[in-house]
Amino acid sequence: MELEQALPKYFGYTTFRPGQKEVIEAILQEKDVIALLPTGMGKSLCYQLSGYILQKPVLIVSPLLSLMQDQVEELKRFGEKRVVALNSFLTITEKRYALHFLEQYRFIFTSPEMLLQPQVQEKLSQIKLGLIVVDEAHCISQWGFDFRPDYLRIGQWFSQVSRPPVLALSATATEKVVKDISKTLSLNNPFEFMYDVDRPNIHLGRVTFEDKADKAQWILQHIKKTAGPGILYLSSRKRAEQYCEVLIQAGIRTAAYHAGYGAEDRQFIQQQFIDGELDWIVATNAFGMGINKPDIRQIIHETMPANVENYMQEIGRAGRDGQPAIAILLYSEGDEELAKFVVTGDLPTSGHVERYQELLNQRLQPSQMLKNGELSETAFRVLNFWLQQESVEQVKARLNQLALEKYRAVDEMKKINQTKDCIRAQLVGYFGQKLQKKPENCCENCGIHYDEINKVRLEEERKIEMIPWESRLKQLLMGN
DNA sequence: CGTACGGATGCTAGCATCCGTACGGTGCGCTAGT
Repeated sequence: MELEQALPKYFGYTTFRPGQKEVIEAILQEKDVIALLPTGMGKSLCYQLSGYILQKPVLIVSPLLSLMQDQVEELKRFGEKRVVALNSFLTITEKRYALHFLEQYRFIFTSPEMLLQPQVQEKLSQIKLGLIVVDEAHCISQWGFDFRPDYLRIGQWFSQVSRPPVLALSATATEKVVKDISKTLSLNNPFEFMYDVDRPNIHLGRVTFEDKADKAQWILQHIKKTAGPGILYLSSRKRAEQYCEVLIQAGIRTAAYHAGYGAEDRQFIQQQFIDGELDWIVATNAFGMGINKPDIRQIIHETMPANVENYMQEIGRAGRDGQPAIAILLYSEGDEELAKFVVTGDLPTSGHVERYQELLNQRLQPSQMLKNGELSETAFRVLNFWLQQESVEQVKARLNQLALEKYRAVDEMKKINQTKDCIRAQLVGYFGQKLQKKPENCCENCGIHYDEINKVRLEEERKIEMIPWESRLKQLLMGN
């Protein structure tokens, strides 16, 4: 079937968005594909349409349970019932059922961890998949090496089995991350589609403080007098909670969000924000992946993220509706030190590597290092992964190298923040692209008119004024 | 690695300095114990 006929048949659209056609054509020619498309540009259509044309199950590896649930719901809303999220939300019975009938699903979502379970692997070896999708594929590079090693194991599995084409999807990846993806997934000369990383409607602000203490004042004043919805990113859970409290006292509808809260609370807060019941989310980097709220107007970073990729991901959540939005990066001297500590703080040390191996040599359980608090859960798993395949010396060298790379990444972030040239050009350059066109409201160094944002806010307020009285009354009665 | 904060000390009554301590992100799946 021709692609142009398939699109209206399955989705009702008449034209493709940039990249979709190229990506799907490559998949249908059984090529591996790495596609960098901005969120909201119809990434999921690439594998959905391919699945329908191929008439075979599509396996989607997703980093977050909540993301899987969202996508499953979306497909079901769309009328597709042959969808399953194979993850720990399922009871034993449900899981057994899903596995037994796995080939009858059209779209199978799962996590790297679940994918590697022997029973899942065994079932997958018996069925014929049409396509494997690795969603948010930058996670391989960002998390695989020191946080979720199972991201590297799926690559090892790919290289051992005969498999259908693999489609790796991401919104932001540097040349190095693309290389990491291609290498760890053992992709075979992949077709690469790169969309512009620049987001011209997001103005790039920067404010530098001599005195750290002035930051808090600035943030409070700024949020009071400008428009939400917005996300304020902090680099610690505690500070997120503190800022949240201050903003609530100032009468701003705010909630804090970090990984210390339970899944239900997090779900609830996220939903309130999406529904417009909260204006600001004060969060660690736990917040954001999979958030599809079109009208986020501001992203403020109280301290710089640990790398430029994270920065791009985080500011990229603003202005998905195409309306003006602003990202402001605050800086005071020494901010990079906290970032450096945080990204390397949980890496196993040389001492840990030696002790782990020593316990193995003595035929003792290395997990005792977990129980006595010597190692964190994460560090333990990372050590376990690397020592399975490399010598003590190699692992030590690898971990040192990893720490150095992480330091370098922080320095790159600082460099872009401190540049005297166009911040946007630097940012785009970091992703190996050249800035095509400077928007009118570009960045701090080119000059920004901050009041653009307030214009949007005024229009929003006017819209609220125009809600007819019946629905206002209903809102009041419903307690909204 | 750097900062914030509390308490003790030091030299002369309230304030400066010093020292020790605590704190710092991201998620999956599974299990034991409430």
